[in-house]
Amino acid sequence: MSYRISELAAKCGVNKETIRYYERKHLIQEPNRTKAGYRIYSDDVVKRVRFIKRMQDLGFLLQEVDKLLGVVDKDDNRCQDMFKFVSKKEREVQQQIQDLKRVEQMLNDLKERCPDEKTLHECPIIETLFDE
Amino acid sequence: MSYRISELAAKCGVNKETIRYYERKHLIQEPNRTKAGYRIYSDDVVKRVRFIKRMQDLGFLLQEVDKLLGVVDKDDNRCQDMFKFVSKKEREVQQQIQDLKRVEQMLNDLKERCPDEKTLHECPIIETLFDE
DNA sequence: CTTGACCTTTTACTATGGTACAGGGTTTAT
DNA sequence: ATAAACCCTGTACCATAGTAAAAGGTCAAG
Repeated sequence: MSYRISELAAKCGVNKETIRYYERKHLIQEPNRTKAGYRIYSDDVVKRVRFIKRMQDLGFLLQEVDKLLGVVDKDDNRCQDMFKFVSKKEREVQQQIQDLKRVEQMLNDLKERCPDEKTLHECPIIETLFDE
Repeated sequence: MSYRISELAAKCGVNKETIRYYERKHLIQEPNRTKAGYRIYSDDVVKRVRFIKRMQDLGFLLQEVDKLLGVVDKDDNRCQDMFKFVSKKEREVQQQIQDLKRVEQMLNDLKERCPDEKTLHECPIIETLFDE
């Protein structure tokens, strides 16, 4: 099957401007064109764009997704130092998880301080955080 | 003690442009000025800016930090729906923790696939993610 | 054969969170 | 008294990740 840009965008749940944006950023290759210059895409590109979105939703920057796509594209350049890249990202993710657990605890405490389940005008937790 | 903008910035570990940026965004009040128009700050503002940075580092947007500061400022408007706000943020944080745990697992698997602890040219994990 | 829906490029704009610079004024130290 | 170091405002710029609009080309249906 082959698709025009709007069909591709719809199949991937993104805006068609986003497709062109990914092309500009070299996350997807320049597609073939019809005689009139219309972009045409294959199912491979559907998979690729969905992968980009999925990785991005999981907290990867587009430049990081690009690095991962190096494996898919079997590109020597982007595969360079993959172990280092993955290790660094892993440490960041572990730190983030720790931070978020603290935040979760804080938010839970905060909720319990809301007397009427609506507003909250003073809170020793925020005040403690505020006063160091 | 009172501080000029550079001293405040240094005490809080931020750029002085960041202080002016926070002022523009109403995260800190317009400060008093010297006769010459220089901003002067109290220790309260040191605490406030440090709080902003700390919350931000934990993953809060400045607009979310502003909401939390409503409690510190005892501001009826920003304290409105605090329970709802905190609950929503808590759910987001819980979801993020789940996502990040998946990513951590993925990255760990990925590392183990790097044959020489340097590069990685093919990987069933990425391929599985890529193929849905 | 015209209308509407689609496509093209280029450029500008959005939000978030800053940073930098230009062109001034002030304060401090020598 | 003059230079360095600081301050001011305003504007422009950076990255990230898009979104929108302008001005035009293409294509299918009625």
